[in-house]
Amino acid sequence: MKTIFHVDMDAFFVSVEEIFDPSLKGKPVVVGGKSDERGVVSAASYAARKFGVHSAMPLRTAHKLCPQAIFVEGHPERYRDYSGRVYAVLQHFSPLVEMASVDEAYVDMTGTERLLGPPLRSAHALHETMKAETGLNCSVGIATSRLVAKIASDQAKPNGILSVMPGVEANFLAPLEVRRIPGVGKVTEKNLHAIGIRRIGDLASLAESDLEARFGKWGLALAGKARGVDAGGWFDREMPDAASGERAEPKSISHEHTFNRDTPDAAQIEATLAHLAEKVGRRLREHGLHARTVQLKLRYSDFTTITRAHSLPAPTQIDIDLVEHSRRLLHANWDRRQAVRLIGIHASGFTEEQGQMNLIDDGRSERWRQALLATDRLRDKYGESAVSLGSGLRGKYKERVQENPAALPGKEPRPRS
DNA sequence: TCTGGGGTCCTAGGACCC
DNA sequence: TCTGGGGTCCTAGGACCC
Repeated sequence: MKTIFHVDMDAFFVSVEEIFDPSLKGKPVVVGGKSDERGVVSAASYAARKFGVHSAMPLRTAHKLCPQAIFVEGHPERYRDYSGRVYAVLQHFSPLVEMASVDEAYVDMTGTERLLGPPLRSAHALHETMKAETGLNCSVGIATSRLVAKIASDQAKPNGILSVMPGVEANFLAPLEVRRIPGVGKVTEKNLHAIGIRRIGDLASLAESDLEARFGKWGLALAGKARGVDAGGWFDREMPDAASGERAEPKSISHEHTFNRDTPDAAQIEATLAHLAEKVGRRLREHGLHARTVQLKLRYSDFTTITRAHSLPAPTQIDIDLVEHSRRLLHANWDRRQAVRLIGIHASGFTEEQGQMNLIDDGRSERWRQALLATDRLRDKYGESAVSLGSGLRGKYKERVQENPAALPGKEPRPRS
């Protein structure tokens, strides 16, 4: 029998912002951007939630619901930093820790009783240590499986601890709404409501075969989750060993941008696309990965969204390849009668080696690769805007240079092609 | 109210191969 | 030409999570 903790930080982004600006404490705070911008709420303080503000809500809506709220930009570096501190605290309690995202983790506490006492006691110690070491509140769910521990921490919020004793899982789950099951979102919830199922207990009382008939494979998985088991599912995995378990390589890398105003301007769209492609290329090189498939994403004013993919003969990690292929996809698929709201580029189908075409093209690709690694280092040093591919963002590039001449290294280290 | 950005996983049809 | 069947790759779209 296992003992699993699910540790979930309370209003994580807001709490981190409060550390940097204590005057925010206790006030309605919205993290995500300005109140009149396009965008959605990343996190809301509990004071703001009282007005009905919640994450994923449009910023403008949040402003209408709570005009006195303080709107702040998000700071991903700060959250990564604090996520690392959270991880360090958790490792004091068990070597088996898996960060499931920036603000939540599973901790396998099986066999720690002799050292740390019974689960509830160690959970209290964890809770206190977390506050002392990071200044942040968390909630802890305790159960014999990840799935139930996760649902328990959700019920424990804010700033609480909830233990589901072995054997009572079904009783704990039965009265909860189906939406509390991880993986059940808006659509599944609606489909379940349509057949009269509102609570997890309703779901558990249905025959598995019935659910399978209605929802296929997903229905079968749901039947299990309703009983607190997740055989073969995401929650069913072993905890990675901290000593051996380095982070898994990503399966895809993407960047996208929503324009502040929808645009019909090809030059602006292309410049943005080039910029996004450079960011993708840079991250590919950071990971030492080469992508075989490039995918373009377009969203029009009416929110209709298309994706168009192309698989390359040889994998690449080079900006010009990404720029060129995504540009081709754009021109082949953009319906110019419609203004563009969002443009994005997505790389996948990773290999660790470069493709054969690159190996035999006379060293040209290798020179490009080396040059790009050099510009990556310059960007590390002088900032993202210091160096840019000639094809994109000319205007913006000049602006930045004028703003901050010190940010520009003597010469743009761009190879001629 | 007008709807971000970064991911993962799944489905489903068609091409192609044996 | 009465037309199986499995496996794999590619593409498009969508649900869901934080």
